Amino acid sequence: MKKTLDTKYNHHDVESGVYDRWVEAGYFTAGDKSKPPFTIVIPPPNVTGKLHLGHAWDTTLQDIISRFKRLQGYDMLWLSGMDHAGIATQAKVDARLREQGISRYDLGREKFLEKAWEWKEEYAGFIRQQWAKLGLSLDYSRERFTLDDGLSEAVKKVFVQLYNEGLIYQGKRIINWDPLAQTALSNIEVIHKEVEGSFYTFRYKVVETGEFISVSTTRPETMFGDVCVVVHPEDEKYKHIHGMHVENPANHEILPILVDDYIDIEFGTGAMKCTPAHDPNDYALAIKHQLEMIVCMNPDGTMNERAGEFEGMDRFDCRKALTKRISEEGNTVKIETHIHQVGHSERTDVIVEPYLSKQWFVKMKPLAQDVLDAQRGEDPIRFIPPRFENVFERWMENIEDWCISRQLWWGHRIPVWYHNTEDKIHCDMNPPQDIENWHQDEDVLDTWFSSALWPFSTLGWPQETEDFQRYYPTSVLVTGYDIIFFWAARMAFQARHFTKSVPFNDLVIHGLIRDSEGRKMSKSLGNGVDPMDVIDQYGADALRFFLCTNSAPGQDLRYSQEKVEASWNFINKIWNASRFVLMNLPEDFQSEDLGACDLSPIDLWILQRFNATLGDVSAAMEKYDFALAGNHLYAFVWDDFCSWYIELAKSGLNSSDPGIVQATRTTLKTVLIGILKMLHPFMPFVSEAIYEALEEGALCVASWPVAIERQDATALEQVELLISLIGEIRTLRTEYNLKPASPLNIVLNLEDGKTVDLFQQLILEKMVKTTLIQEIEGETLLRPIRGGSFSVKMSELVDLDVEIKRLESELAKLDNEILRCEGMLANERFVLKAPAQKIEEERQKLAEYRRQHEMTAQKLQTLR
RNA sequence: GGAGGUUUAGCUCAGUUGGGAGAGCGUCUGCCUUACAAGCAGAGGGUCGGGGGUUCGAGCCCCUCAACCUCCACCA
Repeated sequence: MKKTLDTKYNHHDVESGVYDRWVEAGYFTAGDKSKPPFTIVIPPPNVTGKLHLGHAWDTTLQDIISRFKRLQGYDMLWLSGMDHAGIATQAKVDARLREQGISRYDLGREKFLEKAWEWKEEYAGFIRQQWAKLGLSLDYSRERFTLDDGLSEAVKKVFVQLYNEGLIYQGKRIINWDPLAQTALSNIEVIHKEVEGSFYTFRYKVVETGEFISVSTTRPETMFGDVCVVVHPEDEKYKHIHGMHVENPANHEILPILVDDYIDIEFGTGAMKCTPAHDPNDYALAIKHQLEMIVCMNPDGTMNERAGEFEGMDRFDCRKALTKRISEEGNTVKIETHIHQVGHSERTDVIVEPYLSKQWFVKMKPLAQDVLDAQRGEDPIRFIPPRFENVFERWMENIEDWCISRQLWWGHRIPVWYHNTEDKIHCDMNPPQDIENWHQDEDVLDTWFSSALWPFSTLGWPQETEDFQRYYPTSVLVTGYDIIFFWAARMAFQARHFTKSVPFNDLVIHGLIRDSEGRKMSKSLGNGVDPMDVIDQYGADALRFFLCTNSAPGQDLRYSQEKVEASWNFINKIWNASRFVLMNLPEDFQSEDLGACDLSPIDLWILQRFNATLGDVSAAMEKYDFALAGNHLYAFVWDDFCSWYIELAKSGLNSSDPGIVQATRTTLKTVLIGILKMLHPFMPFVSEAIYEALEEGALCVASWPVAIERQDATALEQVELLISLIGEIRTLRTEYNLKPASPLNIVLNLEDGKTVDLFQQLILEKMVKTTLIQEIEGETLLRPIRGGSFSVKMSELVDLDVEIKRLESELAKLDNEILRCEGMLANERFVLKAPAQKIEEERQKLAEYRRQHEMTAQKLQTLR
């Protein structure tokens, strides 16, 4: 324990070393069974790279909850872990290999996975370093990875059971294909972006009549997969050619003309080309009419042999070349620009190709229905803020089957084996006995399939472990609104199905972090801010406080360096106030019990303010409203504690009465410790450092403060009066341009029962160089204050005009207020309907305004 | 085509159940007052996007219009 703090707040010094001590002491390791459990599982970051500001925000919120709960006396488990992030990580490893001139196919599956694990270890290390820098109170003893053995067991168990229940099936369907990563994607991994493309209209010759009809498309290259042209049965334009044939201008094949009322007569030409293997709607039509399904592209997005002369060409090059050729043949009617939504791969950003392919799917409707039933019934997840519950429910209502197979190597291998010679499938946790006759499915599972099990798989499920029994369901999950569907919703249904429970009781949802111009931070814009840079410049405490106090729940947050600086300044303020307190505590200082101390009204006042703040902060923390909690703390620390109490307490510290000195010291120390405890969740490093200088033991495992009950209404009124008096004297000094050092004599006129005692007169002397006198001769100036007024000799001031002007404006203000009050009270319906308390309030205000008005008017009279 | 969010001081944003508009930064004035000049003291600054309604009373509730943003959705 050192008893002093460095003269300057230096976040580098304050933040170095502390974290390791916390971890080594085991403060973050859960397991104290004498306490009630409280559980958070971290949204596992991808091992693809370093953490960004969004992670910093998300994890800081969780750390605030964790540290708050720990102080409150919970057995806090904040479970640490990371996600293997299938596509993203594989792409990174691929890229690294490519730099070395190696393709993953050169290496083969086994060797490639070794490289991927190396990558994982490397990046997991970076991530842990960043967590440490941020000060996150994670339980590393329970850290998990989505691909570790235990979690792989859970994944297999879930797959096999869902398969046996008929909730997982294999099917040939149109899925979203990423031609760069060469894998299937689920619907939500496709980002629809508005793209300016072309709307091509070509003419098709009707074989039987020789006439031409026009057909439009946005993707001419898919014409090699066309199997027919479809028109609406009631469309007069085409009634005469029903059942006839047209010639496909792309490959001159003869296609039948079909009728179906799916067609919109008004859209385009009313005649639609049908490409079942490359369009979900066309696919549905093909099922209905039992049409052939022709794939005309390779998995890498080049054209296959169906495209004839264009074979091997990239799909978009083919589009151009084919259009050119059709035009040359005179079959282009028109090409219009067309703005439409085009699907892009979330990970690789290439345009996704709807592609007919055999994949594994989860049958979602029954699973989603169970979640909806629980949500609307006995066992709902509590959404914070609540509006996100609607988003969640609507998604569950409109859910479609989930494509879970991925043509990757990095991930959970699908636990399915196919017999080499017979048409048999083996789906089980374990491979078949006669393994030599079987081969395993090549594909892996969507990363989110394992993430969906995270809250329970990390605690040991499917084993009934002690941790699972004790810490599940988890208490709260914190995540951004952008992954409600990807993750939160999927945890909800897997938890419902496999644990018959919510995965978490509360779901706290925050927004996205944006740059200072309000744009999303992205690699392509290069506007990302590295949290480690911010920490280097301002410290983790300042970054954390900034992140948590600058937006309302669920709203986006704009990064602002100025505001991080403001947070730094606040911490600097706390640092200096603490230095002041420490300077005034003797080496061997022992706090007394505040209940036994002979406290001054000033001490009682700050304790009352402290109690109020403690109540406000605690309530806000319970509601996960950290911005509100932070703002209460900011105002209390800066205004009440620093600006008022410390200044007022200086007289107490210099008092010749040892009792007063002791009481003041005790109050200072007690309130400061209370402040540090409340601040600790927000700024763990600096609060711990200051606490260390004040007390034995570690703050991070101390206890949340309790209110100090010493009610004394009279004392509070007295201090409020003093504060009002000092404020008014300061204003007066500014208005009359009186030097701060020049002494002032005033006469106090107080209401009955109000006093300013001798001690407080000393404070007046010290703080505003003002002496109370009994009487003033000659012209005086009068100022109303709380509970009375004071007068100053006019000749001590200078400008009469200034005062007259001021009084006039004061009078005008009071006139307004009086009118407002009178208006309200004269309104019969107000008096009839408003609550009695409100009416009484207004009556009292009116009386006070009238009193001040009379006083001011009189004064003005004498001055004129 | 649906759904949600935003619109409050020069800037960035708070405003809990309706009951006299707030913070940070910036601006202006005066201060090196022995914790802090990254500070202290004081001041100025807002027809709460427009319009209508409910109410004794609306930044807050209802309707409507406008602008911006986001999510969802298979229109060739």
